[in-house]
Amino acid sequence: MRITQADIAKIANVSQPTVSRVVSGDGRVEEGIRQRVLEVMREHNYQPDARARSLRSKRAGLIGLVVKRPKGGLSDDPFFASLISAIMDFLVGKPYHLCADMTLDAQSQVGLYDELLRSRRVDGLILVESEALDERVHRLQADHFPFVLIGNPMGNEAIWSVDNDNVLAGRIATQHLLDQGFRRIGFLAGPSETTVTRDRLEGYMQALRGRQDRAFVWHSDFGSQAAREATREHILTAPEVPDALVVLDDFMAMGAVQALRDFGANVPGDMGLVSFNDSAICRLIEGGLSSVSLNIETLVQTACERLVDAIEGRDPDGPRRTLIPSALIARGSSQPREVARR
Amino acid sequence: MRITQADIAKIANVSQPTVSRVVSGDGRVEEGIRQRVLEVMREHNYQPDARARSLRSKRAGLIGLVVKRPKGGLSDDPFFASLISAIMDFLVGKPYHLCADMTLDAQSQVGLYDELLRSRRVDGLILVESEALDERVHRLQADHFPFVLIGNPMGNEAIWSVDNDNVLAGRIATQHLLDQGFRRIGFLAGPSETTVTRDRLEGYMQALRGRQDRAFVWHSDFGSQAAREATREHILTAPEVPDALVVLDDFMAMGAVQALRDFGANVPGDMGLVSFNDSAICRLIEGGLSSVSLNIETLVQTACERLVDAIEGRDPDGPRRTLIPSALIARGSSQPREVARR
DNA sequence: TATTCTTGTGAATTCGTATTCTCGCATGAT
DNA sequence: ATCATGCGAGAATACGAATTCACAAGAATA
Repeated sequence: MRITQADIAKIANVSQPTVSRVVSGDGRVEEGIRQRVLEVMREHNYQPDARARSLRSKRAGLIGLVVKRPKGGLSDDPFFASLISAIMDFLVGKPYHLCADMTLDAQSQVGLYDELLRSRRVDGLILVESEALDERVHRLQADHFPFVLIGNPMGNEAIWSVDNDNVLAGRIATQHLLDQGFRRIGFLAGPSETTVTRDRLEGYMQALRGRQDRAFVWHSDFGSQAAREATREHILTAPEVPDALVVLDDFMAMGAVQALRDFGANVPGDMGLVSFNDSAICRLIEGGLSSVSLNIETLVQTACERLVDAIEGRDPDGPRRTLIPSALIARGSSQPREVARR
Repeated sequence: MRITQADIAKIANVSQPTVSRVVSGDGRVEEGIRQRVLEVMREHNYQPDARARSLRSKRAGLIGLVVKRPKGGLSDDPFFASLISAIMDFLVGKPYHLCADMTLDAQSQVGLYDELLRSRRVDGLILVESEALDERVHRLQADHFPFVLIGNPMGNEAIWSVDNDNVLAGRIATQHLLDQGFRRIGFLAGPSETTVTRDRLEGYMQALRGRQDRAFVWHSDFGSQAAREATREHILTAPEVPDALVVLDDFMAMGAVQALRDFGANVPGDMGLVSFNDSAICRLIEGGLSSVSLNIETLVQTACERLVDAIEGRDPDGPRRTLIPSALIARGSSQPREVARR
């Protein structure tokens, strides 16, 4: 049998609501009684029932996270791993836990939406969206559910969102290569539906403006294998081969490195490289891979704070869209050609 | 205002319990009435309240996962990422969600235990333990809480547990190197408190028996940097330098590769390598890194099935400890020396 | 026709806690 | 002396759905 507040109340000779006041800490309770109740609670190892508590108080103490499964699973997506790790980190010690779900398709997304939010299973939602926004978001807005988007709201000003400043990141990467003396900088991008690709590409374009007369852009699927093939078959055989590449992420960059190696080319002697994420693999090639570090901890922290504010009814002023700045970590792959050839 | 079963009942001219029967699907309801109720529910977009439901029915629909934070966060631990990804994958479509928490120390571990289990927030727990078991496990057993251990139960036969067969994995890796003609095989291990290290080391020892007269074992911290240093400072300067290494994981192996490269040595010409996990980075070095693939999907699936069985009161026969076999993925780093030198 | 059995339904209760309402008493102001 | 005020604590109720129980009406049996 489970020990309830009523049991504690009986033993301590007080009423159940008094026990409730002692537990929750609000409402006035005389110190003597409070102590007695606490003592009884300790003796009997009482633990409040989270279900009853949340039924009555309307707070679930859960924050939902829904991720769409990319092809091939999430296992080796370091962005996802950092994300979830940072969320858990943020929630340590706070009165919320993380409820994480994966979906396979848009259909089940909507199902989950009902299952998690409309059923009041969670108090709010962190939405991670890497492509265009869909119906869900509008339903979330219409129903006034607390949520924060991690990603690009695509001009929807009403949404609270946090994102890496991918335009800035793209500009920084490109600018860096220009500063290092590269003169024909290309961009190896991911699928063009993804907002990361679009935003970083825009940054690349901005940086090139007035510095390089034309852009060289190739698209490839994610992953080092796809990038390796794209580099081999399209970039290295192009009529004008670039002398440096901005690559969409570290894994793709490693693919490019492999393709270059296959071709007998050196990095950065024959091809400068900068990518994004600054993941652990950047240190795995000779001289290191230059990469724009994304500061996911700050991203997540900001998102979580916004969400908790929204859940608890605080609507802070300020812009609804927060962009987290990035910083370049320069390594060997973007050294000036002269230095590299020395 | 929220739509409740009572509201639906009033509109459909039935009683609230009848609505409940329609929703949960058990109990007999006349087909005509059932249809009418379903219609009204659809019209008013009714969604059951998970809190009330779980208060009454005693099922939270949540499975807890508690991970201890290793130093430096989890962000770049691919094992953890695969794990959580596989759990989410398993739970898709099942009436459970994942509630994931991270803890920093043993103190908060116990707090979480109360917070999650004794408060009935979750129905069961997946425990991931990479070192020795602690007090929590005994409390879980004493309170008869459904849980499954992912890791080594250290001889505690009463615990349901699932683990990679690390002894086998260690043996496979070592055996493979022996078969490839290496004759002085060393082992670059992680911290000796970790059970992965202990188990794989045992497999290594088993494989050597009768094939190689002595063992060469070095310990290092996790991560490629630590492994790189350990390789440079201890292995390459040892009185008897091995001709091949079994390395505890892919990242450490990459560190070893770097150290060898710094030293001017070739893989596998001067040093054969096999590691564990078969993560994406294995393809990033020239020729590829041979690695023992761990089959985390099966591991997680087995663990989840066991847990759900326990939660739902089924206690299957059979051994309580399940070991998931591994398979070697041979790549360039373990090619026979003659082949490599050709 | 009287008597069991079905089968489906609604009234009432339960789950464990939070919250609102009320009431008695003591205090201080008028 | 009287009345507004405030404080602490118990009684009652709300939260939303599941479950128990009793009891109808109708079918099946004698």
